[in-house]
Amino acid sequence: MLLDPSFYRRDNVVTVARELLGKALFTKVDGKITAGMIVETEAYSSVERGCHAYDNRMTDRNKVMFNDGGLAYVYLCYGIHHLFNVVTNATGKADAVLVRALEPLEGVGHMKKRMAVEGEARITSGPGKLSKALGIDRQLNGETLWSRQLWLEDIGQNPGNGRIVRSRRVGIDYAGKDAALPWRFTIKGNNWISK
DNA sequence: TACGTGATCACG
DNA sequence: GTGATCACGTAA
Repeated sequence: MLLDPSFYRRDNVVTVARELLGKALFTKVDGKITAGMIVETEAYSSVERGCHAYDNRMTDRNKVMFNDGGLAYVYLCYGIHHLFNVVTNATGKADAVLVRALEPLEGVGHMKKRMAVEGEARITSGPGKLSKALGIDRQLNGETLWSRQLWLEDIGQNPGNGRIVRSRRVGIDYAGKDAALPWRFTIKGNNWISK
């Protein structure tokens, strides 16, 4: 079942990050449908230093975050990797959830071809890898999450609280003390979590 | 541990 | 205009 816009438009981005675990992310790029179940997320909010929109600083890159929830925020990191985020909250409240890892569900052959790998490679176990595997790049920046090319579904796989692990976010040492916030969520024991 | 890679951001 | 930086991934 397609996720409703109201799912994204709540004011607590940390709650949305937790509830995105077990949901499915679909793309249809170049006519190829690919999908994976979300197993790792991180919350980012304009009130803390880890966020591109900290202190409501709006730039060309991050302006999508200031829209109503339910849009994709995709940007290029380290000149190589496209990172996919879910914009949440209301207009003017620049919050987002970084999707960091998926368990493949559909179109695995297409994904492996895009990754140029064969066999049992872990093709979606990281934010840069999953974007490449699903064909996500900045052309999808600003798309709604109920569009023809990109959408999210509830597939009845929501993990209970006992299967969710909270930890600090990865790769944001620049955020000072905010780097310690326990805003990363993973599904306990899942094989597809990033390193 | 080292570094590729190029858009972005804060300078002024 | 310019230079430092970066929500990563891979090789070693």
